[in-house]
Amino acid sequence: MASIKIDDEFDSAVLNIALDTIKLGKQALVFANTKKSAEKTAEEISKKIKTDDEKLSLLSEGALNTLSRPTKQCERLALCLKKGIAFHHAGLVEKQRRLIEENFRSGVIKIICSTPTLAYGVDLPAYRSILKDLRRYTLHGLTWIPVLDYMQMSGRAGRPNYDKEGQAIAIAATNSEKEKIEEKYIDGTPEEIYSKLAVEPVLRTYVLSLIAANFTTTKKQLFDFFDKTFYAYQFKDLRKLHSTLNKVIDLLEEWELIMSSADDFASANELEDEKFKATLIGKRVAELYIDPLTANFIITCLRNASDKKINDFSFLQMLSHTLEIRPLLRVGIREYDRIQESLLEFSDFLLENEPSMYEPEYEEFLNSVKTAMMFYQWISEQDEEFLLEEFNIRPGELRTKLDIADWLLYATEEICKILHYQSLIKEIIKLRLRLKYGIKEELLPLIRLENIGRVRARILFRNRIRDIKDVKNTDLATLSQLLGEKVALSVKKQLGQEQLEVPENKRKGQISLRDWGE
DNA sequence: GGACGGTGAAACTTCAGGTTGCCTC
DNA sequence: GAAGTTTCACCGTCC
Repeated sequence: MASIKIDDEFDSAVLNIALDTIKLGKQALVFANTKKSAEKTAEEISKKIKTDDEKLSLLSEGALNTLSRPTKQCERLALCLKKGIAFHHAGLVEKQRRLIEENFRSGVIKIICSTPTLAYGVDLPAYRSILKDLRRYTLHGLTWIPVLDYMQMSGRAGRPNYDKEGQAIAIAATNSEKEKIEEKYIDGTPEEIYSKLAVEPVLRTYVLSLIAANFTTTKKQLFDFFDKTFYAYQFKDLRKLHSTLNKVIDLLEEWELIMSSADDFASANELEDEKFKATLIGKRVAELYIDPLTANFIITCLRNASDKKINDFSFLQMLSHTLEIRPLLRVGIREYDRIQESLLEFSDFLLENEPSMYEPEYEEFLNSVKTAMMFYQWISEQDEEFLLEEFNIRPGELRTKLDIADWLLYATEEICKILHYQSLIKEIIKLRLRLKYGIKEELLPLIRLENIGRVRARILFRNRIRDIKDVKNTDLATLSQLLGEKVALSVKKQLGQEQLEVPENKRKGQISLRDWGE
């Protein structure tokens, strides 16, 4: 291992190495422990850089104005980008991430400070890979990360077509840490790869799909199939595997997602020959690829919905309590009372039975309530900055959650169809749209128009243009003042009212969307 | 004497990421 | 474990 000499101008090693990399005219990825740490490191580096580049200013502007109103996160990113530095993690919106990745590839951005996102998903090699901290917080406290993770991150060093070499640098705070790192990571061997198949949620899903696809119809076939999997090969404890499978089958039967076929009743004495087939709903659940446990939970909630008062919160809390939506927003100690208080307001509308305060699952339940409240604020037209402050959820994380929520609601819609809950379907479709756009119900007619989202729809509504008919009756000039000429024209065109341009004298005094806030 | 404001130390909190489905005029 | 945030005691100033 060749040793390299780097100026230690500042007392932060990461900072020194990053600046040295830039001096060499190369690029580096810095891997941090947490999102906060990634952001802070990027900020620190950017503060030491003096540059004033046209390209970077443009890039910075682009990142700043990705959302309808910039959040603190956007502002922070924009400041870093001005200096050719970026941070990158799941809290960023897709568009910002793409912007950063592309500009790093083209060499405009010199340093990206990221959480492990970049080590896995995207292919972004750099001359140097700087690993700021090889420990990570887990349930067991601060622990050393797996060797495989270390390899993923350090493996980003060296760009095959550009550099002859690459450098992966792990930072050690003390001498004993240095020894530990050498022993565990540099000289060590990666962990065995363990099959995740045996985790019950995965097993549930697989067993149901195998049966639904008629791939395996008897217990014997199922056992045979799983006996040949990597999991079975690894653990060799087939009895335990079979007992877990039996448990899963029993549950699926109890949930009425599968049933043993009656026509084969005679031979069913032979337990292992018992034949199974998926029920109608079981088939659909398998196609939708949701966890059977979630499917059962949704079905139970829908049954309760028929003799209960329901509102938007009912469904939001339902989907906030599924495995798929996790991780949930956590209720902090300080918020505990506040969340409980607002729960009182909604508890009549819950579709599931509220657990008692003294049961262990109460905490998770309360988390689901907080998550549901976050969704509720979103469809009450609170923006990303509000949600960031109030719920500590970043724009990127919000988008991911909204996506999953939409998928779950789609699945709920499909389950409703099979169970003939026609009246609920309408509500669910409305809720899906409201989640997608982040709007109150009153804006639903307007967002059907292309180029009209939550912001523009609200502007129209505030100006007494409340549905398609109103839009049709509004002249192009007025519409242009509210939406801008291009959007107004496009809207009119969608309504079959084509007009070529706005009269010249009305063009002045156009109200920009940004100035229209309250 | 009391209200207020600034300060710093101590106590407390929080902490990565991501795959699935379907489509819509 | 470490960084960021909140809480709280303490002190000085002003009215």
